[in-house]
Amino acid sequence: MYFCSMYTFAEENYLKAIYKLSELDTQAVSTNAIADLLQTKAASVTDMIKKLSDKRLLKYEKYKGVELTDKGKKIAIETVRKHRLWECFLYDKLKFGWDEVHEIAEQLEHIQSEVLVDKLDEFLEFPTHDPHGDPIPGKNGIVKKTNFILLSELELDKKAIMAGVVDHSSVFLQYLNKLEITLGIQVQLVERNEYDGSIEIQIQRKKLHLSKEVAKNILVKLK
Amino acid sequence: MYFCSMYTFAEENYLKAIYKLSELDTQAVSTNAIADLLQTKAASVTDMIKKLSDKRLLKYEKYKGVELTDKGKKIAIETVRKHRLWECFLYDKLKFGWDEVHEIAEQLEHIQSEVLVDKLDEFLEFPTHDPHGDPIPGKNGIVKKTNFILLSELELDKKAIMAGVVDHSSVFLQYLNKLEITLGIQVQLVERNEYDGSIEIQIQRKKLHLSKEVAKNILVKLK
DNA sequence: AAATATTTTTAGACAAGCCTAAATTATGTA
DNA sequence: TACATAATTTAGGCTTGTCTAAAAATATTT
Repeated sequence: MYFCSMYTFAEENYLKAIYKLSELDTQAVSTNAIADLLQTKAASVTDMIKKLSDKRLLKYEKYKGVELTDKGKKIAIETVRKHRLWECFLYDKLKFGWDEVHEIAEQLEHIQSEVLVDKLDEFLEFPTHDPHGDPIPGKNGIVKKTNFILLSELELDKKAIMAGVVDHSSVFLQYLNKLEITLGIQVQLVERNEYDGSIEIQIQRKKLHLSKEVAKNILVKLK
Repeated sequence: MYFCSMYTFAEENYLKAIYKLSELDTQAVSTNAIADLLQTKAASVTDMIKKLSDKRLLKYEKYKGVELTDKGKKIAIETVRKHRLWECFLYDKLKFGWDEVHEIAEQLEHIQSEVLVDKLDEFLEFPTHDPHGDPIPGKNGIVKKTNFILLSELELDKKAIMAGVVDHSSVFLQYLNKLEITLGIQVQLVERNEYDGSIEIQIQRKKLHLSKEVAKNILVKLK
């Protein structure tokens, strides 16, 4: 290949997975955790880890898990940036549902062209969040921390704005579709049931009852 | 893989190449021709040909070249359709130059999602030609023949519209950029030099002298 | 028609990325 | 502390897609 910095789809997917896991936990990322996330086997992970270690994209000590190097983290964040920008494109421009964009963006994120990413960013008018409320890393690699809180932890009578989801699965997103819960709408906590943690919320002109399970997977931004 | 019909990048590229070559010539496509076009070795082509033949995507007789089956042709045309739609997107929406779109579209054409292609087509308002004037195959697989003629064969004093190129190389497209020759502009043949076949044309307010070499690579549509 | 040149195929090898099964190391518990 | 369990790595194998070198078939030339 004639590209100056070319990484394979598999390499980028591993780096992205390791980055995601390392954000959840300060400890080194374990082989099994990566295998679970990528739906592959631990032995395959060990193979790939060695290759990425040889390329100085992560630090690896046998039996001790891995940590991304700056170089590895940079590639991971670039991949996340591309993924989320493509999700915006699919959602805003092509009118895909928010439950449909992930799979296609999973392919598009591997397209190699720095200019393409920049032009896409400009075309979309520099979006800051993807259709699920996740922040889009900047060109400089900086990822803004969002200070969203769980809907399940919203105080009584407080108003907030629907801002994101924890669970990104199609099933969950489609359930929210059915309830007409979309990003940007106002929610107010009307009642909390202390027994099962379920809540009553007011959105638009409707009152909705949500289980604690659902409320724990919805992120809101205080007004 | 869970997709119903999944072909690898390599398979799609081979089918596309064979389709392209079979359009140039009614004969069966030779191994070497494929190797040349794909910048690979004849031995590699033989290997892949066998696989595609096993999958009933082409008919193959040893030492006799190959011919696409209907199934193989369908996939090739779908790939061309995707390639050209993405080129339109890059050119019309992201404002890439017509000399820059091919390489990126070469990657984008392999994204798997039928609904993506349809939505892209709609978003682009059903374009009929890509930024180089090549026709975009329909969803039904029908490729409209363009009745363009070579600028080198335009009759004296006749007016025509710049409609496409034969040579798709960046070097050639950039040369046309410099001359401000773009698709859609009117051209009139002012003079033909019988000695070297070079021509004098009138475009917008300018007169331009073009070598036969250049004129033979420009396609025009009679008014 | 025979000799030569070209094209195509075969044989064997390699890297990437995955797998299973077995061995090894780490961890948790009696 | 020793044993059992869990996590990780190694060993060896598979597929895809590529390559080189050599053999075989076809085409061309004399």
